[in-house]
Formats: sequence, structure tokens, C-alpha cells
Amino acid sequence: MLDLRRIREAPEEVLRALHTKNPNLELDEILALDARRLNLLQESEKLKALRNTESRAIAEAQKAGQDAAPRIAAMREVGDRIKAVDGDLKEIDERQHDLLMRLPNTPHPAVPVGRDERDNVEVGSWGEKPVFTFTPRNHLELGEALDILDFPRGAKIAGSGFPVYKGAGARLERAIINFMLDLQTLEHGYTEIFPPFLANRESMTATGQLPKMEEDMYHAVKDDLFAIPTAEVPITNLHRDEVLPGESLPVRYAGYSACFRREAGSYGKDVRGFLRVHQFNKVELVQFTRPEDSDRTLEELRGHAEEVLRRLGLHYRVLALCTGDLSFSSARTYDLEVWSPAEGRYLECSSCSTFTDFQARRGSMRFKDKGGKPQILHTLNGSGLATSRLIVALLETWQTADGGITVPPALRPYMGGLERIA
RNA sequence: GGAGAGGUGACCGAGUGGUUGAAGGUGCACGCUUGGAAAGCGUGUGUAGGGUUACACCUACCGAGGGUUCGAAUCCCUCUCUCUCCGCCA
Repeated sequence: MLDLRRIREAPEEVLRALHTKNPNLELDEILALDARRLNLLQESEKLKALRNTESRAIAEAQKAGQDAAPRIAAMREVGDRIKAVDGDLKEIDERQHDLLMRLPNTPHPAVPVGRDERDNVEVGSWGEKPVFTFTPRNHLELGEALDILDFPRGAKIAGSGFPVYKGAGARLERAIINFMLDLQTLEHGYTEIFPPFLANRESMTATGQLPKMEEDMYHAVKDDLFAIPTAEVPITNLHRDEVLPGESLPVRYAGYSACFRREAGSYGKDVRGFLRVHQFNKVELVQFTRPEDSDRTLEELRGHAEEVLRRLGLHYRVLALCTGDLSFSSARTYDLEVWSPAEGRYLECSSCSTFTDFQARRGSMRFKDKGGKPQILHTLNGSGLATSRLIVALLETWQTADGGITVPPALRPYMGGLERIA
């Protein structure tokens, strides 16, 4: 949520920033409602002040044995008037709040201006595209030949896009998750969280999935709970409606979760194997920082995500997303894209973002220094990482001519020392 | 799922419908006292919104939302969460 005061005081500036994300956004109705709201609010408060003083006077009068009936009658009218004004006020408030909740975050000034993913800017890369002396197989062929992945049976159980990992594949998946968690907690200083995989409406609203993305999520109607599309939701909401001690910042959490996405409207795109799935595994990094620290923290977070790919020996590049490609809540995002030798292209496997005060304002997440006032903090997060595209790149990059897979050295301790899957 | 008890400020804990933003205590901050500390004494100590150049001041908030009333932390309804017992269960 954007600061209403900021919209009120500098609407052109806010609008200009919003338009770099989406040229169709407008603030007219919000501003019009704001003017009416302030009017009504002042009227309501004036009437309430009158009611308060009169009520006290009535009590005094009655104590003194005077007849207060006429004053009570007058106050009854004031009461009715208050009810009417407050009714209007509530309606306007709700409408304005709804509009406000549908406005995206404004981009950070450093974000390249652009329309869509074609305008993203490559800002870094690591490693080289692997060269093979044979024709590399894709992850589906490898997974099937080695009997470690079973998409058809996953489709039978739940539907397409619900992968089954088997044998060494299942163990590999678990190894990757454990490796990533250990790296982030033991070496990068994150506290491990194992969160709920379902979250309520309030939580989904705070991080920005609601109200606009309801169609993209699995929804348990009976309980009005949503399957989390990312652990960002439960982990960020850990501190919703809280005031953290200033000295406790930055707070850093890393957590594993399964992630669920309906991917509505994306049928026909990337349907093969792991390229686009409805359920996948991810270790998510979340940080809560002071406002002045969030820029620096984003770079640091990106480094923590990159380290996973480096240790697994996977070639990747880093993109700075342009304004038009930023997500709803994000002010600035780096995507990590890992190289898939069989696909011959880069696949997104991490997204590191700063949300500035956008999520924190929606979820009332604040900090307070000793003797100071509560202030809105900043939230950031990044995948560290998602395993689905990662495992595509890993299988394809580490495959050998005989159709087997070399287990990357970093994962061997997590595979009981196993060096090859064959 | 059934029965019962309860949600008051950073914390504990009062609160007959009428200056109760809320007694008392603890904690915290500042000051006095002291060679220094403890104890003691004094003062202060919520959030949000409106308003003001800045103060003042006004409004709201005692789990959430409605209702009754001139007036609600106090009465009524709904929801929610916590605890205890029973049932079911990985």
C-alpha cells in the first residue's frame, strides 16, 4: 500500500512513477474520495465532541435533580446525525481503501524504465555454458531413463504439473533443500523457519497476493484459506501487526516450503516437465530492515541466492527487471536465471526483491528505537532458491555421456556420499 | 465436533453505564539523593487519525464487528483466539 499522505501531497510524482509500471493507472477517484472523506471526518468529529461534552453535562444536571429531557432529545438528534455521517464515511473509506490496495508499489529510482521482459537488463553472470562431446538430453529424458522423476503418475494422482520424485531423485530433491537451508542459515546468518503452507486472507493481502491474484491461488473455500504460492507469505506475515525493537533489525529468516500456483491462463506455455508446475519446493529468504538499509540489503540478498548456483557449478545470469516487468508489490527486483543446456535458454530460478515499505504498510510491520516513534520498516525477499528449474539445469549440466548424472560435490554430503546417479 | 472459562496498556492486574486513556503494581526514562551503586523520593511513560508554522486542542481505540443508550471497557448479538474437560484422529 502506498502512503495516502504521499499521494495527497505529490499526486503527479506518484502517478508518474506508477505509469512506468502500468500506464493505465490513475489516482483521480482516490483523490476525490479523499477530499470528501476529510470533510465528513471533520463533521463527524465535531459532532462527537459536542455529544461528549453534552453527555457529561446531562449527567451533572441529573445529579443536581434537574430535568434533562430536552437536552437528551436534542442529543438523540445529534446521535442520529453522527450515525448518518459515519455511515457515509465508512462507505467512502472502504472504497478508497479498496482502490489503494489495488495500486502497485512504485519502482525504485534505479530501476530501468521499460515495458516488459524484453527491456530487462543483464547486470551480471557467472560461469560458462557447458560444452558437451555428445548431444545433451533434456531433464525429462534423463529423469525417465534414470527412473528418478515420474510426471505421468503425478498427473494421475493430482493433475499435470504435480511432479513425483522417486528414489535417487527424491533424495536429490531433499539434498538440495537441505544444502540450501544449511548454506543460508549456517553461513549467511538466517534463522530457519518452517512455516504453515496455508494462509488466511489477511496474510495474503499484506504481502500483496490479494486482492488482485486470487485466481492464481489454490483456495480451500470451506475454511477460506489459500495454499501459499511462496513461503514469502507466511514468513513475512510473522511480524504482521507488530512493532519490533529497532536494535533487533535486520531480522533474517530462511524457510523451506512447498509452493502452489494455479498458473491460470498459462496453458500451452512451458508445459514440459519442470518448466512450469503447480507445486514446487523452495527455500525462501526474507529480511526485515530499517528503511535506510534496504538498498544495500537487496544486493546482499541477491549474493546469498547466487551462492547456491555457484556451489552447484551452474552457469547463470542476473537480470535487473525493468519497471514494466516488476511484480505488483516490488519496488526493485533481480532475477537469477540458470542455464538449461537442453532447452538452450536461461530459466528463472530466483527473484530477489525489495518491497520498501509497501508490504509493511499493508501489514502494519513497524520498528521502534528506544525513546522514538514507531516507524514502518522495509521488507525484502528472494528465492534461495526454487528447486524446479534448478533441478532442470542441474540434471542437464551434470549429465555424462552414459546417461548418468554426476552429483555436484556440494550435494554429496547430503546424499550419503553418493557421487553418481546412474 | 460438544461443554465450560477467559481475552483490559511493555507486563501483571482493578474496573456499581456517566471527565476511565483507563485505579494499583511492575518495568522503563529523566531528575533529586549518593564518593559510587542499591534503596528512597519526585516527574514522566500507548497507538492511529484530524488540526496547528509549532503548541494547544479534538476524535477513535479495553480481541474483532454490529446493536441498545443522551452516554458503553462496563448491557445485548455475531465472530475470532487462548485455556480446561469430553469425543475423533496422523
